[in-house]
Amino acid sequence: MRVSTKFSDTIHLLAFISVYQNIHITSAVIATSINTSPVVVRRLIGTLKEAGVVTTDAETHNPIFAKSPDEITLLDVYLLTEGHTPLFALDKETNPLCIVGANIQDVLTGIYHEAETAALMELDRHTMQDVIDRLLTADKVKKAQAASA
Amino acid sequence: MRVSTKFSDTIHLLAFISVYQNIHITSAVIATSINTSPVVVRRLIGTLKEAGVVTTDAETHNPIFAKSPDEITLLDVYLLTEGHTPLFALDKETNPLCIVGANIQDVLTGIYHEAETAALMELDRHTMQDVIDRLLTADKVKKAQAASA
DNA sequence: ACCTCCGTAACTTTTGTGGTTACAATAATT
DNA sequence: AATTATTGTAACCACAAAAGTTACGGAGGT
Repeated sequence: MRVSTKFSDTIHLLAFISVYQNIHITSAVIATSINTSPVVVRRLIGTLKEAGVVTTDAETHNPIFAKSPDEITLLDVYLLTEGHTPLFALDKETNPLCIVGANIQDVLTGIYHEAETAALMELDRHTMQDVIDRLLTADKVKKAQAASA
Repeated sequence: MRVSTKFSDTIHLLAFISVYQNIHITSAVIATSINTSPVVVRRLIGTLKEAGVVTTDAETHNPIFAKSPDEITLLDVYLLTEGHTPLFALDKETNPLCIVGANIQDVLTGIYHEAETAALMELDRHTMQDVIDRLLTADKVKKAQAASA
Protein backbone atom coordinates (compact mmCIF):
# COMPACT_ATOMS: atom_id res chain seq x y z
CA MET A 1 0.00 0.00 0.00
CA ARG A 2 1.09 3.56 -0.18
CA VAL A 3 2.54 3.77 3.25
CA SER A 4 1.27 6.61 5.33
CA THR A 5 3.80 9.34 6.01
CA LYS A 6 1.55 11.30 8.33
CA PHE A 7 3.58 10.31 11.38
CA SER A 8 6.90 11.34 9.84
CA ASP A 9 5.43 14.49 8.35
CA THR A 10 3.93 15.56 11.66
CA ILE A 11 7.24 15.13 13.47
CA HIS A 12 8.85 17.12 10.68
CA LEU A 13 6.26 19.85 11.06
CA LEU A 14 6.73 20.09 14.81
CA ALA A 15 10.49 20.24 14.46
CA PHE A 16 10.12 22.92 11.82
CA ILE A 17 8.01 25.26 13.91
CA SER A 18 10.52 24.94 16.71
CA VAL A 19 13.66 25.51 14.62
CA TYR A 20 12.23 28.39 12.60
CA GLN A 21 10.35 30.20 15.39
CA ASN A 22 11.96 33.47 14.37
CA ILE A 23 10.57 33.65 10.86
CA HIS A 24 7.04 34.07 9.59
CA ILE A 25 5.67 30.54 9.28
CA THR A 26 2.79 29.83 6.93
CA SER A 27 1.42 26.48 5.84
CA ALA A 28 3.08 27.12 2.47
CA VAL A 29 6.52 27.56 4.05
CA ILE A 30 6.20 24.32 5.99
CA ALA A 31 4.88 22.59 2.89
CA THR A 32 8.05 23.52 1.02
CA SER A 33 10.18 21.86 3.67
CA ILE A 34 8.11 18.68 3.79
CA ASN A 35 7.61 18.84 0.04
CA THR A 36 3.88 18.57 0.12
CA SER A 37 0.95 20.93 -0.32
CA PRO A 38 -0.15 23.65 2.07
CA VAL A 39 -3.53 21.97 2.51
CA VAL A 40 -1.90 18.79 3.75
CA VAL A 41 0.08 20.84 6.27
CA ARG A 42 -3.02 22.63 7.46
CA ARG A 43 -4.72 19.29 7.99
CA LEU A 44 -1.80 18.05 10.10
CA ILE A 45 -1.78 21.25 12.15
CA GLY A 46 -5.51 20.88 12.61
CA THR A 47 -5.00 17.49 14.24
CA LEU A 48 -2.27 18.89 16.49
CA LYS A 49 -4.36 21.86 17.57
CA GLU A 50 -7.33 19.65 18.27
CA ALA A 51 -5.11 17.52 20.52
CA GLY A 52 -3.76 20.55 22.35
CA VAL A 53 -0.19 20.00 21.19
CA VAL A 54 -0.01 23.15 19.10
CA THR A 55 -1.60 26.56 19.34
CA THR A 56 -1.31 29.89 17.57
CA ASP A 57 1.16 32.46 18.87
CA ALA A 58 -0.72 35.62 19.81
CA GLU A 59 1.94 37.94 18.40
CA THR A 60 3.47 36.25 15.37
CA HIS A 61 0.46 34.08 14.54
CA ASN A 62 2.90 31.27 13.93
CA PRO A 63 1.92 27.83 15.07
CA ILE A 64 3.79 27.12 18.32
CA PHE A 65 4.01 24.30 20.83
CA ALA A 66 1.21 24.42 23.39
CA LYS A 67 3.36 22.38 25.74
CA SER A 68 7.08 21.88 26.06
CA PRO A 69 8.78 19.72 23.41
CA ASP A 70 10.16 17.82 26.39
CA GLU A 71 6.70 16.66 27.25
CA ILE A 72 5.69 15.47 23.80
CA THR A 73 6.95 12.00 22.99
CA LEU A 74 6.97 10.41 19.58
CA LEU A 75 4.37 8.00 20.92
CA ASP A 76 2.05 10.94 21.56
CA VAL A 77 2.51 12.03 17.96
CA TYR A 78 2.10 8.50 16.67
CA LEU A 79 -1.15 7.97 18.52
CA LEU A 80 -2.50 11.25 17.16
CA THR A 81 -1.61 10.51 13.57
CA GLU A 82 -1.69 6.77 13.03
CA GLY A 83 -2.87 5.35 16.31
CA HIS A 84 -5.95 3.85 14.72
CA THR A 85 -3.95 1.59 12.39
CA PRO A 86 -2.49 -1.53 13.97
CA LEU A 87 1.15 -2.24 13.16
CA PHE A 88 0.27 -5.85 12.33
CA ALA A 89 -3.02 -6.48 10.56
CA LEU A 90 -5.31 -9.34 11.50
CA ASP A 91 -7.38 -11.07 8.87
CA LYS A 92 -10.84 -10.71 10.39
CA GLU A 93 -12.75 -12.96 8.00
CA THR A 94 -11.43 -16.38 8.96
CA ASN A 95 -13.73 -19.39 8.95
CA PRO A 96 -15.24 -19.99 12.41
CA LEU A 97 -16.00 -23.63 11.58
CA CYS A 98 -12.33 -24.58 11.59
CA ILE A 99 -10.08 -25.03 14.62
CA VAL A 100 -7.55 -22.66 13.12
CA GLY A 101 -9.95 -20.13 11.65
CA ALA A 102 -11.99 -19.99 14.84
CA ASN A 103 -9.07 -19.29 17.15
CA ILE A 104 -6.26 -17.73 15.15
CA GLN A 105 -7.54 -14.20 15.63
CA ASP A 106 -7.42 -14.41 19.41
CA VAL A 107 -3.98 -15.99 19.38
CA LEU A 108 -2.51 -13.43 17.00
CA THR A 109 -4.19 -10.53 18.77
CA GLY A 110 -2.24 -11.41 21.90
CA ILE A 111 1.11 -11.80 20.19
CA TYR A 112 0.70 -8.76 17.97
CA HIS A 113 -0.20 -6.69 20.97
CA GLU A 114 3.06 -7.62 22.69
CA ALA A 115 5.10 -6.76 19.63
CA GLU A 116 3.27 -3.51 19.01
CA THR A 117 3.66 -2.47 22.62
CA ALA A 118 7.40 -3.08 22.45
CA ALA A 119 7.68 -0.74 19.49
CA LEU A 120 5.46 1.93 21.02
CA MET A 121 7.49 1.87 24.24
CA GLU A 122 10.54 2.74 22.19
CA LEU A 123 8.68 5.64 20.59
CA ASP A 124 7.72 6.83 24.05
CA ARG A 125 11.37 7.02 25.03
CA HIS A 126 11.99 9.85 22.56
CA THR A 127 10.60 13.35 22.91
CA MET A 128 10.26 16.06 20.31
CA GLN A 129 13.08 17.83 22.12
CA ASP A 130 15.35 14.84 21.40
CA VAL A 131 14.45 15.01 17.74
CA ILE A 132 15.14 18.73 17.57
CA ASP A 133 18.49 18.33 19.35
CA ARG A 134 19.51 15.58 16.96
CA LEU A 135 18.50 17.66 13.96
CA LEU A 136 20.56 20.64 15.07
CA THR A 137 23.56 18.45 15.81
CA ALA A 138 23.29 16.68 12.47
CA ASP A 139 23.12 20.07 10.79
CA LYS A 140 26.25 21.34 12.57
CA VAL A 141 28.17 18.22 11.60
CA LYS A 142 27.07 18.50 8.00
CA LYS A 143 28.07 22.18 7.79
CA ALA A 144 31.47 21.53 9.40
CA GLN A 145 32.16 18.77 6.92
CA ALA A 146 31.17 21.00 4.02
CA ALA A 147 33.50 23.75 5.27
CA SER A 148 36.51 21.46 5.59
CA ALA A 149 36.02 19.88 2.19
CA MET B 1 -5.69 1.22 0.35
CA ARG B 2 -6.09 -2.25 1.67
CA VAL B 3 -4.03 -3.31 4.70
CA SER B 4 -1.87 -6.34 4.02
CA THR B 5 -2.92 -9.56 5.75
CA LYS B 6 -0.21 -11.70 4.17
CA PHE B 7 1.62 -12.12 7.46
CA SER B 8 -1.48 -13.24 9.36
CA ASP B 9 -2.67 -15.41 6.50
CA THR B 10 0.69 -17.16 6.21
CA ILE B 11 0.73 -17.97 9.93
CA HIS B 12 -2.82 -19.26 9.54
CA LEU B 13 -1.78 -21.42 6.61
CA LEU B 14 1.18 -22.92 8.46
CA ALA B 15 -0.95 -23.67 11.50
CA PHE B 16 -3.56 -25.26 9.25
CA ILE B 17 -1.21 -27.68 7.55
CA SER B 18 0.06 -28.75 10.96
CA VAL B 19 -3.34 -29.21 12.61
CA TYR B 20 -4.94 -30.99 9.66
CA GLN B 21 -2.02 -33.19 8.61
CA ASN B 22 -4.29 -36.21 8.55
CA ILE B 23 -6.68 -34.99 5.85
CA HIS B 24 -6.14 -34.29 2.16
CA ILE B 25 -5.08 -30.65 1.98
CA THR B 26 -5.58 -28.68 -1.22
CA SER B 27 -5.21 -24.98 -1.77
CA ALA B 28 -9.01 -24.84 -1.93
CA VAL B 29 -9.38 -26.41 1.51
CA ILE B 30 -6.95 -23.96 3.06
CA ALA B 31 -8.65 -21.10 1.23
CA THR B 32 -11.95 -22.01 2.88
CA SER B 33 -10.37 -21.71 6.32
CA ILE B 34 -8.67 -18.39 5.60
CA ASN B 35 -11.68 -17.25 3.60
CA THR B 36 -9.77 -16.29 0.51
CA SER B 37 -9.21 -17.78 -2.93
CA PRO B 38 -7.12 -20.86 -3.77
CA VAL B 39 -4.81 -18.78 -5.94
CA VAL B 40 -3.91 -16.54 -3.03
CA VAL B 41 -3.12 -19.62 -0.95
CA ARG B 42 -0.93 -21.06 -3.71
CA ARG B 43 0.96 -17.79 -3.85
CA LEU B 44 1.61 -17.88 -0.11
CA ILE B 45 2.73 -21.52 -0.29
CA GLY B 46 4.99 -20.59 -3.18
CA THR B 47 6.81 -18.07 -1.00
CA LEU B 48 7.15 -20.60 1.81
CA LYS B 49 8.52 -23.30 -0.48
CA GLU B 50 10.96 -20.89 -2.04
CA ALA B 51 12.22 -20.06 1.44
CA GLY B 52 12.56 -23.73 2.39
CA VAL B 53 9.95 -23.51 5.15
CA VAL B 54 7.46 -25.82 3.47
CA THR B 55 7.78 -28.76 1.13
CA THR B 56 5.46 -31.36 -0.39
CA ASP B 57 4.92 -34.63 1.45
CA ALA B 58 5.99 -37.54 -0.75
CA GLU B 59 3.06 -39.73 0.21
CA THR B 60 0.08 -37.48 0.86
CA HIS B 61 1.23 -34.64 -1.39
CA ASN B 62 0.08 -32.30 1.30
CA PRO B 63 2.20 -29.27 2.00
CA ILE B 64 4.21 -30.01 5.16
CA PHE B 65 6.81 -28.23 7.25
CA ALA B 66 10.31 -28.59 5.84
CA LYS B 67 11.70 -27.87 9.29
CA SER B 68 10.29 -28.22 12.77
CA PRO B 69 7.62 -25.69 13.83
CA ASP B 70 9.89 -25.14 16.83
CA GLU B 71 12.52 -23.67 14.58
CA ILE B 72 10.27 -21.26 12.69
CA THR B 73 9.63 -18.03 14.54
CA LEU B 74 7.02 -15.47 13.67
CA LEU B 75 9.87 -13.16 12.76
CA ASP B 76 10.96 -15.63 10.09
CA VAL B 77 7.45 -15.61 8.68
CA TYR B 78 7.22 -11.85 8.92
CA LEU B 79 10.45 -11.30 7.06
CA LEU B 80 9.30 -13.64 4.30
CA THR B 81 5.94 -12.00 3.85
CA GLU B 82 6.23 -8.34 4.75
CA GLY B 83 9.88 -7.83 5.54
CA HIS B 84 10.29 -5.35 2.72
CA THR B 85 7.80 -2.90 4.23
CA PRO B 86 9.09 -0.80 7.12
CA LEU B 87 6.80 -0.58 10.13
CA PHE B 88 7.20 3.21 10.20
CA ALA B 89 7.39 4.99 6.88
CA LEU B 90 9.83 7.79 6.20
CA ASP B 91 8.89 10.62 3.89
CA LYS B 92 11.76 10.47 1.43
CA GLU B 93 11.07 13.68 -0.45
CA THR B 94 11.92 16.30 2.15
CA ASN B 95 13.59 19.53 1.14
CA PRO B 96 17.41 19.30 1.44
CA LEU B 97 17.74 23.09 1.60
CA CYS B 98 16.18 23.24 5.05
CA ILE B 99 17.79 22.28 8.36
CA VAL B 100 14.84 20.08 9.16
CA GLY B 101 14.25 18.64 5.69
CA ALA B 102 17.94 17.89 5.20
CA ASN B 103 18.38 15.95 8.44
CA ILE B 104 15.02 14.59 9.52
CA GLN B 105 15.37 11.41 7.50
CA ASP B 106 18.59 10.39 9.21
CA VAL B 107 17.22 11.20 12.65
CA LEU B 108 13.99 9.30 12.13
CA THR B 109 15.74 6.37 10.49
CA GLY B 110 17.67 5.80 13.71
CA ILE B 111 14.67 6.08 16.00
CA TYR B 112 12.37 4.03 13.78
CA HIS B 113 14.97 1.34 13.57
CA GLU B 114 15.07 1.02 17.35
CA ALA B 115 11.30 0.81 17.57
CA GLU B 116 11.00 -1.66 14.72
CA THR B 117 13.71 -3.87 16.19
CA ALA B 118 11.89 -3.97 19.52
CA ALA B 119 8.76 -5.25 17.79
CA LEU B 120 10.62 -7.78 15.67
CA MET B 121 12.41 -9.15 18.72
CA GLU B 122 9.02 -9.88 20.23
CA LEU B 123 7.98 -11.71 17.08
CA ASP B 124 11.18 -13.73 17.26
CA ARG B 125 10.23 -14.91 20.75
CA HIS B 126 7.27 -16.86 19.37
CA THR B 127 7.56 -19.97 17.22
CA MET B 128 4.96 -21.59 15.00
CA GLN B 129 4.82 -24.36 17.60
CA ASP B 130 3.72 -21.78 20.19
CA VAL B 131 0.96 -20.62 17.88
CA ILE B 132 -0.23 -24.16 17.22
CA ASP B 133 -0.23 -24.98 20.93
CA ARG B 134 -2.23 -21.88 21.71
CA LEU B 135 -4.72 -22.65 18.96
CA LEU B 136 -5.34 -26.17 20.24
CA THR B 137 -5.72 -24.94 23.81
CA ALA B 138 -8.11 -22.19 22.77
CA ASP B 139 -10.13 -24.77 20.86
CA LYS B 140 -10.35 -27.12 23.86
CA VAL B 141 -11.49 -24.27 26.10
CA LYS B 142 -14.10 -23.20 23.59
CA LYS B 143 -15.47 -26.73 23.20
CA ALA B 144 -15.62 -27.29 26.97
CA GLN B 145 -17.52 -24.05 27.42
CA ALA B 146 -19.96 -25.02 24.70
CA ALA B 147 -20.55 -28.43 26.32
CA SER B 148 -21.29 -26.95 29.74
CA ALA B 149 -23.64 -24.31 28.43
C1' DA C 1 -11.31 47.88 0.76
C1' DC C 2 -7.58 44.72 -0.07
C1' DC C 3 -4.47 41.08 0.65
C1' DT C 4 -2.87 37.06 3.03
C1' DC C 5 -3.62 33.08 5.20
C1' DC C 6 -6.37 29.59 7.49
C1' DG C 7 -9.86 25.91 7.93
C1' DT C 8 -12.66 22.75 5.46
C1' DA C 9 -15.01 20.27 2.11
C1' DA C 10 -15.24 17.86 -2.17
C1' DC C 11 -12.96 15.68 -5.75
C1' DT C 12 -9.08 13.32 -8.17
C1' DT C 13 -4.94 10.65 -8.54
C1' DT C 14 -1.93 7.21 -7.15
C1' DT C 15 -0.69 2.66 -5.93
C1' DG C 16 -0.27 -1.54 -2.99
C1' DT C 17 -3.55 -5.09 -1.94
C1' DG C 18 -6.25 -9.26 -2.67
C1' DG C 19 -9.37 -11.44 -5.91
C1' DT C 20 -10.35 -13.42 -10.56
C1' DT C 21 -9.60 -15.67 -14.83
C1' DA C 22 -7.00 -18.56 -17.55
C1' DC C 23 -4.07 -22.22 -18.79
C1' DA C 24 -0.06 -25.28 -19.30
C1' DA C 25 2.21 -28.76 -16.48
C1' DT C 26 2.04 -32.40 -13.31
C1' DA C 27 0.12 -36.10 -10.67
C1' DA C 28 -3.64 -39.49 -9.19
C1' DT C 29 -7.33 -42.39 -10.48
C1' DT C 30 -9.92 -45.19 -13.39
C1' DA D 1 -3.95 -44.55 -22.07
C1' DA D 2 -7.68 -41.44 -20.88
C1' DT D 3 -9.69 -38.68 -17.42
C1' DT D 4 -9.81 -35.87 -13.52
C1' DA D 5 -7.79 -33.04 -9.96
C1' DT D 6 -4.46 -29.89 -8.53
C1' DT D 7 -0.69 -26.95 -8.86
C1' DG D 8 2.14 -22.96 -10.31
C1' DT D 9 2.04 -18.70 -12.81
C1' DA D 10 0.83 -14.85 -15.35
C1' DA D 11 -2.17 -11.23 -16.53
C1' DC D 12 -5.73 -8.48 -15.34
C1' DC D 13 -9.34 -6.25 -12.37
C1' DA D 14 -11.51 -4.00 -8.36
C1' DC D 15 -10.96 -1.84 -4.13
C1' DA D 16 -9.57 1.29 -0.75
C1' DA D 17 -6.43 4.36 1.82
C1' DA D 18 -3.55 8.11 1.40
C1' DA D 19 -2.06 12.34 -0.43
C1' DG D 20 -2.60 15.96 -3.72
C1' DT D 21 -5.75 19.50 -5.80
C1' DT D 22 -9.29 22.85 -6.25
C1' DA D 23 -12.29 25.91 -4.26
C1' DC D 24 -14.05 29.15 -1.14
C1' DG D 25 -15.92 31.43 3.04
C1' DG D 26 -13.99 33.74 7.00
C1' DA D 27 -10.63 36.05 10.04
C1' DG D 28 -7.03 39.42 10.65
C1' DG D 29 -3.54 42.90 9.29
C1' DT D 30 -2.30 46.76 6.42
